[in-house]
Amino acid sequence: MSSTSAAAPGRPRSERARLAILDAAADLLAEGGLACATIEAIAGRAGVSKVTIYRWWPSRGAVAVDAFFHRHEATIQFDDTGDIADDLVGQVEALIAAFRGGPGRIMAELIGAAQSDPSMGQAVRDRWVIPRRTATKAVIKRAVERGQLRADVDPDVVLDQIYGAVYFRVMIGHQALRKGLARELVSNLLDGVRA
Amino acid sequence: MSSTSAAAPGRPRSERARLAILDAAADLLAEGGLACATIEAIAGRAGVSKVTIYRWWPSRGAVAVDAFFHRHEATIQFDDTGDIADDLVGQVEALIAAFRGGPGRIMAELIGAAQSDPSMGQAVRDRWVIPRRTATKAVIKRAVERGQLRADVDPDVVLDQIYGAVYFRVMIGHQALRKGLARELVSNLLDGVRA
Amino acid sequence: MSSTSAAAPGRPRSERARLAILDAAADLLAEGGLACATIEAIAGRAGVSKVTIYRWWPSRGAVAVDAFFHRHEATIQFDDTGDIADDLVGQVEALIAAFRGGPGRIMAELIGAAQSDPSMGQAVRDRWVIPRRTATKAVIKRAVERGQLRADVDPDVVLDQIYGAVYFRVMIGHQALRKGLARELVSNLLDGVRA
Amino acid sequence: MSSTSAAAPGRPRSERARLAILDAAADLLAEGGLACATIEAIAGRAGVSKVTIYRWWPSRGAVAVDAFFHRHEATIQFDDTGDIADDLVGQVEALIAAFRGGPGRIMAELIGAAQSDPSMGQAVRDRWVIPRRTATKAVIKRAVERGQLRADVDPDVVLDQIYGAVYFRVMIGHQALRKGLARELVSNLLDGVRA
DNA sequence: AAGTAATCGAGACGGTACGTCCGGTCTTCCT
DNA sequence: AGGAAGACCGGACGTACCGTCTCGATTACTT
Repeated sequence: MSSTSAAAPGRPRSERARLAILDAAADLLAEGGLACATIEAIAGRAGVSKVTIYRWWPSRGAVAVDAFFHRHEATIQFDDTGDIADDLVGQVEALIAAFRGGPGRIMAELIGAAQSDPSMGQAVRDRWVIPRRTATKAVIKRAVERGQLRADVDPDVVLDQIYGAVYFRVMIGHQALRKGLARELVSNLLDGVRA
Repeated sequence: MSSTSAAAPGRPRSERARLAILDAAADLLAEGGLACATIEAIAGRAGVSKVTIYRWWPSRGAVAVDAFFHRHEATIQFDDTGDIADDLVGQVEALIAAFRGGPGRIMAELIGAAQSDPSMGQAVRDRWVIPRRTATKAVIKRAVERGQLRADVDPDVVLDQIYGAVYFRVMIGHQALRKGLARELVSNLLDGVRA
Repeated sequence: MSSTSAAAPGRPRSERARLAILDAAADLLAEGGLACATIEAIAGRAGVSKVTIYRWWPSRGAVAVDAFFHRHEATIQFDDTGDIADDLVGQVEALIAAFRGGPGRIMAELIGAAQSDPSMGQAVRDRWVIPRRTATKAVIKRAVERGQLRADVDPDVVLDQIYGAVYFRVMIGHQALRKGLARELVSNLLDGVRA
Repeated sequence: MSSTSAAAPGRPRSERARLAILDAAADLLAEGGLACATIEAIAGRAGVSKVTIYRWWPSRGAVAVDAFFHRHEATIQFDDTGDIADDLVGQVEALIAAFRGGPGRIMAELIGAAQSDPSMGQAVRDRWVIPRRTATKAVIKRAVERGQLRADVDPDVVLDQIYGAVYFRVMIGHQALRKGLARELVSNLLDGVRA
């Protein structure tokens, strides 16, 4: 007697259309960035009417975010080897590797567009940032329990000082994501930069 | 025979129009964000024709960046007291204070839009990020010379791990710019978070 | 074993739905004219699905015509007093009275829409124009038999020269349906306008 | 110092676009009737943007009327031979001839659509009906002056009883515009149908 | 003083995309 | 088999801005 067992009246949502929309949007995103992923282009390529898109997504940004994560979602993984530094470095290097390719550019455009579209911000947070931070934060907390990190440090701030720096470089473009950056970020923060 | 002494033929550029455009754009930006600062709205409010805007700026984003910085530029100041930690904290606190108000939201929108408009990225770097970084980097280098910071540390990375964290919070919105954040950012990095 | 006695298999047509549709359509017609009587609005107000409407009517215009006549059909009446002139004047006055109110506007819209929708034209002819003409034509023929009208005159043309003039004024709007018009139309045609 | 000598500021209206729009609309009207003359189709065929149409016409109906009359306007002519009957018959026959072809169908659609679009009604009256009636009314008045018609007859009613009958047949479609109709209409009204 | 050249205002223009409406068709389950 | 619900595709709507264009008018420097 769960609420899901009660079949909704009327024609059910077309899974075919849903996937066609996400695929079309992801393709357009990959080909020409967010600017090419217009509602009309998505609808045209997916063989779907615009109304069908508007029925299920509030804005084109929301479709784009959904499409992007639908295609790139299976990649949270974290090896907790017990060495907090190595673990963090590995994680950051994976992020940097992803950001060097096309998806990095798209990700930056999505976060960029989210500045003017709250529904995109919500989607980015819920579907990308928060899941990753939650996983990493758990590792940090275990390191605290093991006595590797100070207990009075706010794990959120730690994450921001490592990952924020990467996103900052991507979005401002003042410095490249050069080789060795991941290790520098981690060791600077763990050991401090004071002489 | 300097290039500036040779008066160009024809009617000279109207300074009145230039200022009216920048003022109108800054007002619109403050009122409704980047979305409201359309070329047509700027032209209409400034009492200027669209062509006059296009003659001097490449895109509406470029006008917006110019207008924003024209209004908020007089604020780089850096007291080099000799205590690197206090100096950095003061600087970061000033940035956070600015980001808490309306200008923070606009700044985020400008950086956001820059993800799809290279000319805006250029403008943001040249007129905002780089001047501030240059000033701060000089302070860091003096601290290195004074032996307060390690010489093998990349100052750019140091800056990213402090300032990048602030921008990250503003643009993702996953955490607030809470009280005490500035000092935590600086002390974490200077002293390290290892137990 | 006539065709009507053989009950059709399956669920019989819902009379409730039929009346709800006609009522809803007539209401919408009265409230906002033909433009408001969309299939969706009719279905919504009648608490009926669109398919149910499409199953029984070919187009929204056909529903509208049907609904209009369903509400206004009980009004053919003709007193054959023996004086052809008075009888015609009475009839025309009744038509003009009807056309002065809301139904006149709707009637005009229906005939108007019929210009682009043959099924509406058919409905207007079959359910409105022809029944009335048939009744009036019979009166004319009796007048011919009584020797009041010339036998070589085409009754259809006579009707068009009286009723057509009224419809013309309604649809073009160049002249009002003023008082006294009915008698003028009849006497002009009966007695001629030649000096 | 006439008002027209003062050149308006800004780019002047493009005569090329105006004619392209009218031509495209008239072509579409001739090919597929009013239903085909959508704003998008007109704009597409004319090589013009939709906005340019909306800037100068209030509705697609208004464009259609304008286009129709732009193409068929040069045809008011009236021979006043002194014999009012023959003159009227000739005139009505010309109208019937026109209504038998494609333009008749289009005209009917335009009048039909005007029932739901006041701006079209206005245009039909101003550009088609009233000019023709004015010309014909003058002939009738001269016939009154010559003593051929009764002076107490309303010329507007006379016109309606002849022309209205023709429009009525076209719009209702209950009877054809058969041969000889013009003369019957005129002689019926001039001489009366009473025995 | 006339000529040249660039600017400015106004606003029309072609174009792209928007978000919405409605028409007809379909799919599902219920009666 | 009919019916209610409602998702679906298609086509057109009217609007917003974009970036370009044509005007006439203005404002300097150059002959």
